Amino acid sequence: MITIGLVDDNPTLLRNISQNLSIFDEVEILFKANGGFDALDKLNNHHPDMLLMDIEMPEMDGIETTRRIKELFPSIKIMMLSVLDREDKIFEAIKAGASGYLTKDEKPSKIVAAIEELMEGGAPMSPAIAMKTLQILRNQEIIGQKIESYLSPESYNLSKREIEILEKVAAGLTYNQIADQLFISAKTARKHIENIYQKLQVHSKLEAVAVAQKNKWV
Amino acid sequence: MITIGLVDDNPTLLRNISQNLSIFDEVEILFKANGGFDALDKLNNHHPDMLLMDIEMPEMDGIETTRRIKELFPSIKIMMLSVLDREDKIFEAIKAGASGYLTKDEKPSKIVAAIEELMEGGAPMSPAIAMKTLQILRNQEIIGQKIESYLSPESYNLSKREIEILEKVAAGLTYNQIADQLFISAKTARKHIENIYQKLQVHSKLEAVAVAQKNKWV
DNA sequence: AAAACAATAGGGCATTTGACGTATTTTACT
DNA sequence: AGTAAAATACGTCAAATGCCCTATTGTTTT
Repeated sequence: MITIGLVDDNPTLLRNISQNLSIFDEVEILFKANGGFDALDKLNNHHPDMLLMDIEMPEMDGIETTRRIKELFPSIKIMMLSVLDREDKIFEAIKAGASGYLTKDEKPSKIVAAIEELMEGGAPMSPAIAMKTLQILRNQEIIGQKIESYLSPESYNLSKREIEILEKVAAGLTYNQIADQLFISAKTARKHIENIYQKLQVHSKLEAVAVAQKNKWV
Repeated sequence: MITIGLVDDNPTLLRNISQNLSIFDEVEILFKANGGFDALDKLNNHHPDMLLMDIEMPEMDGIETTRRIKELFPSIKIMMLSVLDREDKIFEAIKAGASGYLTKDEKPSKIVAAIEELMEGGAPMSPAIAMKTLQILRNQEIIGQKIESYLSPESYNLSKREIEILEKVAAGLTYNQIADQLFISAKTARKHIENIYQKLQVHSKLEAVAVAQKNKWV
């Protein structure tokens, strides 16, 4: 028997989900919370195995609620429910500590199956969500690439100060702004940048920054 | 009816899976390939909707096979099968273009369900695999910062041409070089860039490129 | 001690860039 | 058919940039 807490700002949906799940004896609903603050409050007296959490909530949304709950009760698993499937929300939810992510239109039997999968250490996701997750991963080719292929600033014989200057350049600062921030004269800043160009074999700020970025110095 | 190609180096497992799936009429096995090279060969004559691909294969492994097949036939969906669930393999598989990832001990009915989910645009994964995927994502916090703020060039009201120009700027080209490449006058290129600055609320090439990069337009 | 390098600072000059105009032609949409 | 938006082009000016040069001071290496 898996004990569950429901968190949603919409009383109607709350009752709805509750009813849908009540016919399954694999799960028991411990409490229904009206929004994030109520959830945090209810968790002082109840200790469910997991939570079904709506993402879109006023005041404190599901992501923030998840973050706080995970901090206080790390062992409670959280499954996000959402009508939307915005990419950034998915990622945010994962970062906040959610272990599952379903769209609200899933059939009750599916939801129960997902609940069980989650309690067994899985990460149930609606098909569309799972795909989005993969897409996010696929876009992060950086991770998969070899760090070996990156060159260190030292391999270009850049001095400490020059690296510092280059960072400012990459931040989009002008000579004068760099000079101000590093307490040197604009002429000196320019000189440094000239030397950097020499070492990197480039001829403009843009190209210098491009080299820095390619090698992941910034 | 979903048509399938099986790719495995082990003839016994090949027959096994084939038999397990044959009792379902949702799927039809078009061919069985003995390893990656055989799969590439068979794809010249058969065109299945998707492939079930073993990861661990001698000569050419499932990842490399997937990469090559995806290059030649991007529309064919590929589900990886593996006895292992090594994190790096998962990521490699995703990067290579796999859309699903199952462990071999799944029940035939689960496999068929996964096949259907995959053809409907989902990304079926065994629970443990899904969890690993989330973990990988969760570890890439760098990405997190960027993902939350993705905006489309259109949301800045950038026109097609302006996006094109911005790409050239990001490539480090000067006004004159951009003008040459796009067969317009340098004056026009400058005007476009001026307009881009307005729309992006920036005041230099460097800043403009920074915005473009933050939003992953380049 | 000498040599090499890093960091600092400046002079001068040609080019590029950014910001402000105006104006014509094409394209798109109603 | 008429209007709005986009793409095209030009002019001007001040500021920023890229590139040449020299020079002083301190640190490190040989």
